[in-house]
Amino acid sequence: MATHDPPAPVDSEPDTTAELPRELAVLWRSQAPGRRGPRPGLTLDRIADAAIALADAEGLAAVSMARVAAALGVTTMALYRYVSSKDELLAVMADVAVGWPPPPHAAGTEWRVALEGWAHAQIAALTAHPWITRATASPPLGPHSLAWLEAGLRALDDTPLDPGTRTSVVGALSLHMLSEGQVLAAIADQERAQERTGSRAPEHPALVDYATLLRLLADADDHPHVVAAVASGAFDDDPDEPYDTSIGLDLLLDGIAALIDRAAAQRPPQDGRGDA
Amino acid sequence: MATHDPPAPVDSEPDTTAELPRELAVLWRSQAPGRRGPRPGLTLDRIADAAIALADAEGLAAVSMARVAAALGVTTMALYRYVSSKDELLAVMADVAVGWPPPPHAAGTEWRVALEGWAHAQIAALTAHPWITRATASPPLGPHSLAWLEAGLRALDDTPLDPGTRTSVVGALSLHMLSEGQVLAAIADQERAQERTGSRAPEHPALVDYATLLRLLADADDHPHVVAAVASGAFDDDPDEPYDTSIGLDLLLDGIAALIDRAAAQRPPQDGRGDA
DNA sequence: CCTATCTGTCTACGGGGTAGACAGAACCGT
DNA sequence: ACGGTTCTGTCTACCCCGTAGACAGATAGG
Repeated sequence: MATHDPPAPVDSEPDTTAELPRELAVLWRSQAPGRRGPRPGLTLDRIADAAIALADAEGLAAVSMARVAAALGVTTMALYRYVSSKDELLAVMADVAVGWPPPPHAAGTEWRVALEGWAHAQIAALTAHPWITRATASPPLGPHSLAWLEAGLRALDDTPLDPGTRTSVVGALSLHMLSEGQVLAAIADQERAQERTGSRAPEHPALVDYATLLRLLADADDHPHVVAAVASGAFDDDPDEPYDTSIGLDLLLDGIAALIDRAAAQRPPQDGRGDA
Repeated sequence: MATHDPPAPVDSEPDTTAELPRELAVLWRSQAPGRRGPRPGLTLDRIADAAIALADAEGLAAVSMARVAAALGVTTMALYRYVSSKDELLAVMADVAVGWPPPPHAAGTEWRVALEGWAHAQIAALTAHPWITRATASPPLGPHSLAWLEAGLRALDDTPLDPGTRTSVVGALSLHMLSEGQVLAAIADQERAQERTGSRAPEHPALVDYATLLRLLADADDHPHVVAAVASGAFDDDPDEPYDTSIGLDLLLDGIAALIDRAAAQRPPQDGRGDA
């Protein structure tokens, strides 16, 4: 399921592992290798894969410790030998499912091309596993997530932005992608529900499309602008087109371009990257 | 809890109510007024208020049908006379908690001022109830949410954008605010957890700050850009400052400005608003 | 070989969402 | 005024979920 090349096996940093909080130690698969008891029958990754398959097929709500364990042919409690809580499993799932970022662009690639590619790759990952955005509440700190952060910062290499601003820019973009993912998750849920209640019966509440509902709810006195927008067809989305994700991203990129222009004007262009 | 003036009582549209799907009928409080049995002891709004209070105090996870019912002095099942499922209660909670948008700016206000005010008001609402972003998965269709949509579209009144683009812009901004709200919710959760495990003991996993963890995890070989960013202090946020929300919003607004400039160049400025 | 250690299992607990049956209150038409 | 209808709140019961704790067996170190 990994999208691209992992940066390194795992154990290249020897001293840090000792001080890692437990939850992160699991995420990074750092364990003392010499052990005593019977050999473990499972792997954290096998568990994560099973859970991911379940979430992909039936949504995150279907992921319970019992069902994941059943899919692996073990007891529910067996999972707790690998994961200390369900939240921890969700964190591992999310990190594994995002996969690795695409390989970096060649040096000298324009920032906008690089950043756009990075964003689209992230959206692709979230499209493949829409539940990711709901799986974890804490800031992403797994190996895959960290690789994405690295890739995002790298895309801004040749810009005149200072490190703090670069971080903010990548953060804002990530946040945006996260909410796009949430929309994708909502759509996936809706499709699943639609499937369950017979293929095309819109008798179920939230399955009617937005435009229809707005036409019912918005009246011209209280919501003239909404009515006008609906009338102009602004809410009628093509059922063929999966979901137009580009608008918000384009706005952000335009904003970043403006930011870069301002920074370039203030700090005259140097040839290389500025240090410290 | 309502922030500002509601647009109208409720029952100004007579015919639509009949065709509303059940879930929305509850959101819009449309019921046949002539009834037969004993007078209801509760109100949907009283239930929503109790649930909101619970969520504000202890987080969305603490909201269970049982606890909400207990807070109101009734049995769990009594709530199901007003709401057909917990999801429906969550939808009502979310809509009530966002409240009404601020009153519209005077006509002729610059779009950026109006939109920025709108956005900040929305962030304020989400700051007051950070769990809102987690409460509902479906697109917002309650009376309050619709009022926010109306207000957002109104802010773009004097721009040369066509209706479809305006809708997209408002959607992108709403989405952005939604993810900001998610960050706020994560912070709130973290603070609650911190409170629970003794005020300032960072023994708990995810409570250590991001910069410290990144310093542990990112090594210079695999993540040079992350290491550089951490070294430059880009991740050290002031513990005093609550959360700097402006960056992403500014980027979006700059992007919108660029979009408007382009539209104005293409369609020369008219004095009034263009119709149809 | 003994013993410490680790694995998977079993049992059990509290809590969650919600279906169904029921008693009583309030209103309707007569 | 009255019987029937309809709606309310309660009670009971069911199944699922996350997880603590005790236990049997496997494994490797001394």
